[in-house]
Amino acid sequence: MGNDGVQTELLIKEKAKILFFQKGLLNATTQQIADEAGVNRALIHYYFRSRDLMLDLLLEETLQEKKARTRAFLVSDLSFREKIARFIDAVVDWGLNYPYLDNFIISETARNPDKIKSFCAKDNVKSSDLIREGLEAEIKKGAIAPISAEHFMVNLVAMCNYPLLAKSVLQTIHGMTDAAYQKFLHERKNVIYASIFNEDMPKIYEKNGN
Amino acid sequence: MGNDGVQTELLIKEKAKILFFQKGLLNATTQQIADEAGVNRALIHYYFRSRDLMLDLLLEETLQEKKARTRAFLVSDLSFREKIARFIDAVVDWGLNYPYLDNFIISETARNPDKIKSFCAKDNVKSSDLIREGLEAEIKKGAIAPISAEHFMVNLVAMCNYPLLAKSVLQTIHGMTDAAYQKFLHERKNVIYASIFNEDMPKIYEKNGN
DNA sequence: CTTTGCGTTAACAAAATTGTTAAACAAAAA
DNA sequence: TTTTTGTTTAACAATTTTGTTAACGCAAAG
Repeated sequence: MGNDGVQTELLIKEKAKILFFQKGLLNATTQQIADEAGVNRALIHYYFRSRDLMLDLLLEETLQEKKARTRAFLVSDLSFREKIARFIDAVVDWGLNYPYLDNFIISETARNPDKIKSFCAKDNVKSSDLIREGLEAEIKKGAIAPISAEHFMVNLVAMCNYPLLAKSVLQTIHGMTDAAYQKFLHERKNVIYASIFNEDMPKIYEKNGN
Repeated sequence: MGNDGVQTELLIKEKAKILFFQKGLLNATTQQIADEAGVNRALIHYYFRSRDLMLDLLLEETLQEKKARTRAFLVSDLSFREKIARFIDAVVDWGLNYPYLDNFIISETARNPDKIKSFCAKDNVKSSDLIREGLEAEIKKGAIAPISAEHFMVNLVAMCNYPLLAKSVLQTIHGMTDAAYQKFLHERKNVIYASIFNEDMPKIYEKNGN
């Protein structure tokens, strides 16, 4: 047989993810993807049938991986504060690789609201349910001001994700170099943790700090 | 003369803004815009020359309006807490109308990084500079834990904007109806204020609460 | 060596989208 | 009424993009 098909398929997916989720090119054409991967455009149809099907697959895979890397900490048997610390760490680190993933999902969802529903249908456990117990304990202790689990999670995810999403905008507004923005994002891990618990994040989790 | 050209131009802009910033259809075609406005597609070229030029104009106008409605409070001579309260109120209210504006800017910026620079070049005063003094006073009082003005602003904007951006996703995850999500967003005004100052937002600003 | 089958490619076809233009139209001005 | 001017429309042209197909290549199996 000719070449190894599996490798080519992986290559195309890899490069497509870079275009969509890393570079934020929401409307990357099949030609652009093929160029990025250095293969003939027809191969995209050979392996994925159509551009849309490839997008579905990429989203499916990538969301699965993100969930495994981030949400996993919330279902662990770590202490509440450790859960949150590791979650922040993981979400920011993940976002440094694929800053535009959320942006992509949001746009796709606007275009086709039903698509996101099928993705969400798979995990019917809301992340807010995973931290409710621990959160309420902290509230009872007086360590955190009263807040619902839903609002708490939205605050948390918002503070982690927004600066990743809006990277290019914030970077321009604040006149930061790429390096400065990277540093800013790593600082944020501690800032977010501190804004919740009013104390510094355990040093262990600042592994990528600059 | 035929019809009133100014009115038609306004109509097209209005409907285009709805498609782009309200419905989140980032790639709305000139045909879709024309349909939405109930006019012939050629009129879009008659009034705006090209799709791209229309986009630039829409962004320019809309960002200008948003700035006037939100950032204005930060430059006022209100007290720090009042500034923040009104800012939160204005940003969330604005976002209820145009939830996808940020999403749109982010995508456009990824496609053409220089475009956003020209927009930002106009107001060279960073919003973080506008609140630094007041923030530092609160920190000195011990009312807010130490945090840089940049991180404080990013946290604030993130908590306000992210749930608007991610509306369709969060709504699906949490299984909320449109009405429930609206209520959730209005609740957030107080939640955000409380998470910063550890006290309820003055009732005055919860004008649209449910 | 020949055959078989997957992987790859170039060329083609079809659809969607943008931009242009000349003609039609409607109302005010002459 | 006729002219003029700005607006609107349908038809056309050009470009972009997706999807298909038939031929080619190459390595393993027979």
